[in-house]
Amino acid sequence: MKMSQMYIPTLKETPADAEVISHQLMLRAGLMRKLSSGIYTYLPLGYRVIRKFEDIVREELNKAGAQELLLPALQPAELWEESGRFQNYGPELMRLKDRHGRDFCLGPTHEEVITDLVRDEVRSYKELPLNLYQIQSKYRDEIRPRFGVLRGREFIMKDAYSFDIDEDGLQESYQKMYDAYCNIYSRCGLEYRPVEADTGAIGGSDSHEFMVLADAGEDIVVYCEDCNYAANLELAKSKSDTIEIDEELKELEVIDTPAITTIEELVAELDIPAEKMIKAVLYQGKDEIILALVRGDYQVNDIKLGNLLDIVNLELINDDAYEGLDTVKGFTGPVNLGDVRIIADELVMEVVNGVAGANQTDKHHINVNPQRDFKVAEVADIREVKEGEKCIHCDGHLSLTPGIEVGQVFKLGTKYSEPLGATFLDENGKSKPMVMGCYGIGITRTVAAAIEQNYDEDGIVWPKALAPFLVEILVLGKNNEVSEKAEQIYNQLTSEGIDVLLDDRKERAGVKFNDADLIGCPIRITIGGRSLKEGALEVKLRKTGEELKVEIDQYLSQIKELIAKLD
RNA sequence: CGGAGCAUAGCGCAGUUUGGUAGCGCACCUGGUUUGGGACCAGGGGGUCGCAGGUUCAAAUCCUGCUGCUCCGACCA
Repeated sequence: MKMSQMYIPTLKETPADAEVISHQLMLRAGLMRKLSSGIYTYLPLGYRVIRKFEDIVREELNKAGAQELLLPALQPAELWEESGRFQNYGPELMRLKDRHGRDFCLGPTHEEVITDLVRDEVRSYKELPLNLYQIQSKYRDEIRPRFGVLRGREFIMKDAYSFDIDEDGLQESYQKMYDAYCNIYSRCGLEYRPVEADTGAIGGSDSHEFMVLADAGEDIVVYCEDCNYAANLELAKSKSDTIEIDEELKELEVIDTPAITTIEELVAELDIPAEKMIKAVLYQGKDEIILALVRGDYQVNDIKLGNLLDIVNLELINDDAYEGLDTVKGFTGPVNLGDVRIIADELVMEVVNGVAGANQTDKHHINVNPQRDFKVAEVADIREVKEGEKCIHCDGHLSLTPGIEVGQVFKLGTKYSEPLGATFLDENGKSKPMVMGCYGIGITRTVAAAIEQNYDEDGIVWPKALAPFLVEILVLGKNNEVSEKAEQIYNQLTSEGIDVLLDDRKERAGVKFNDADLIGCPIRITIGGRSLKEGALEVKLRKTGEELKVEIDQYLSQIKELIAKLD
């Protein structure tokens, strides 16, 4: 493409309302523009990158045996009522009515639609397994869109759905997709990790998220430095050092702790380590109040707790709810709390002569001992993993690092096929629900994630696979000989099937250099009177900054060589 | 939804405290000079000051209501 004919509106200044790097650079490099909060227009250059990524996704999925189709984004509410999600999905579902007052929604995901299709069309085990996918815009009424395209309300997603005759088949389909995802992200040159993940509102049994490691990430990846264990912090497990405490059980006492409501303050005031504190947090259960206990040096992991209780959105109790309880906010503890269900973390059970709230204002208990002083309904792992703890598989150290979730794979089982009646006849003529999997990739989010991982102070540094153009040619000066030579090289490279951007604009050299750095094509070729006189081209690699002179008569082979070496 | 902030030219901002004809830089247009890392000179175009009310002789500026956007939190395939 010739830059003089392409719409690439770059910005010299950073737009004020862009916080993270990828958002800033996507605006500055002319990849996109905002229409409304969380809703973006993809400009020609940005859309090129999106299509590059989509094509990699298509190639790998087709290779894995999946087939592309396109489902409607606009969907009737009845379908969602059948699966129960018109109510359950919550306010994140974009809802609307047509002129007759019928309810519709804009698809945030397509389990219902695809299952509806397949239940009507597929009757026999002979037609299975089946794996269908689409790439389209998705809609979620995000509570807080932010970080540009990393959390948008309209965004491009690839979603795939597999249908198998049984669990073994699902396992095979799942593995194929898992492997395809690894290929996809590897090909993009991204530093990523597949991690064990929670299934959230989609439901199902097993799930993995694919995380691109980057500071802007909203998730925390827990990974082992020695083996390949990796999990989202939401459900990561650790092997904690147990603290053997060889102490006589002392008598329970109430002490004064005026206005001390945090563990840190207690530690400072009493000079007792946090490991001997019992943190007590009240949650609203289904028909009961839950008291969750963790050791003072830990946080409650409410996803783990929610999974234990089978509650998707577990919430703390309201302040009003304290009225009906035998306690006060800030001084809650497990001793004599009355009618609540106590769920304790494993480590709490090892506390000897601990400290806990006394359920009265400005009072704490000391010498609290589990089982002696309070009864626990259930003991489970409900604590949040901390940096440096031991891996449950190999005793290696666990590290925590922020990650951007760019893809997720789920084993759905029969969660949708059963309520929606997606059944088939097996070899014995028996009707069975199909066993499903679903697989998402955030297309636009991955593009942003790639930038989060590949930039410097001058702009984007595209990995080869996603670069809008592999080569950018800068034409300097208005010497005719120079422009003719540039055009000739541009034509030749293009005819070799290489994506080339020719900056033939009537701009000064500085403007072109700066725009080229900002846009971030991997290879820059500069053609100007100076080097042309020597019969050479100047070539610069965006990533390393390495500059080399290339003889004009053999530039083609050298450029090809450079391209082959890119990653 | 709770808390905070912002809204003035395409972008970045000043002006608002103390009411009196709307400005700066970049970008854009014209002419000229320049031309290898975001040029210079001269001239020029572009604004219902987010919207709606109110106060006032007079409102970007004061008051009320609304809307949009950003950030923190809750939330989130």
